[in-house]
Amino acid sequence: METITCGPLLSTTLNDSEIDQLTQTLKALADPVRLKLVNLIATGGEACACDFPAAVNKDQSTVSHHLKVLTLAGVVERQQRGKWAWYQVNNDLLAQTCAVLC
Amino acid sequence: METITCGPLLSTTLNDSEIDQLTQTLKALADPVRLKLVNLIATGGEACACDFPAAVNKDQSTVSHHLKVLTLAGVVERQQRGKWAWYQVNNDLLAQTCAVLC
DNA sequence: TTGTCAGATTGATGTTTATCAATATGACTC
DNA sequence: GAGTCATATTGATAAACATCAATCTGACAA
Repeated sequence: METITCGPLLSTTLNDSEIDQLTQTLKALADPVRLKLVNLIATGGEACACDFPAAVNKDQSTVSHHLKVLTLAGVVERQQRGKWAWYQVNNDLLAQTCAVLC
Repeated sequence: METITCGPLLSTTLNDSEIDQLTQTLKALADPVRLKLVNLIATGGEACACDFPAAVNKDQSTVSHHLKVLTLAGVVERQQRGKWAWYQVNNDLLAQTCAVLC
C-alpha cells in the first residue's frame, strides 16, 4: 500500500489565517460566471472587459461586479489601456492555491 | 520567454457542464468551517463526526449541515460504524479538481 | 421493547450574494 | 470645455446560505 503525497490541506493542520486565505480564493472562484470569465481571460492570455457581457450573457454591471470580486481576491489583474480595461489571470495565485489543495 | 503549461481552466475553453461541475466542487470547499473539517479529516486519514463540533466550535446541527454539503459534492465520504459516523476525504476528487485548475 | 446516545432533519432568522436598472466616473475626441 | 463611450458604483430585490434550537431517526445496550 502506498500513501499519496499531498499538499498542506491534506497533510498538515492549517491555522486560521491559512484557512481564511484559502477560503477567500476559493469563494472568488466558486461561481459559474466568474469561472467563465477566468477561463475566457486565461485562454486568450488576456481579454478586454468590453467583450465580457456578451460572452457570459450578463449585464455590464453584473460583469463589473464579478470582476471586482476576482480582482479583490487577486485572481485577476486589471490594466487600463486608454478607454478599455484589460484583464489577465494571476497564474501564481492559482498555482499556489493548487499547491495547498493537493 | 516561456509559457507555463497549465490545466484546462487556463488553457482550453470549458463547456457549461465542466464549469458547473467545477463550480459545485469549489462551492463546497469555499467555506472556512468546511475547509477545517476537510483538513481535520484528511490529516487524520479519517475522523469521527463526534469530534467535529468541538473542533470547529459550531453547533452539532451546523456541523451536520456542512458535512452534508461536502458529502453531496463528493468531497468526503461517510461511513457508519455502529453508533458513530466516520468520514474520509475523497482524494481523487481533489486531485482531479487541482488538475483542472492548474 | 425501552432507554440512551449520535447524528440527521426541520424550522426560523439574519447575513451574504447575484442580478439588473440607473447613475456616476473617468478617458479619449472634437 | 462639450460630447461620447467604457466601465465602475449605487440602490433595490430576490435567492442562497450559515447558524442555532428543537425534533426526529436509527443504532446499540439492557
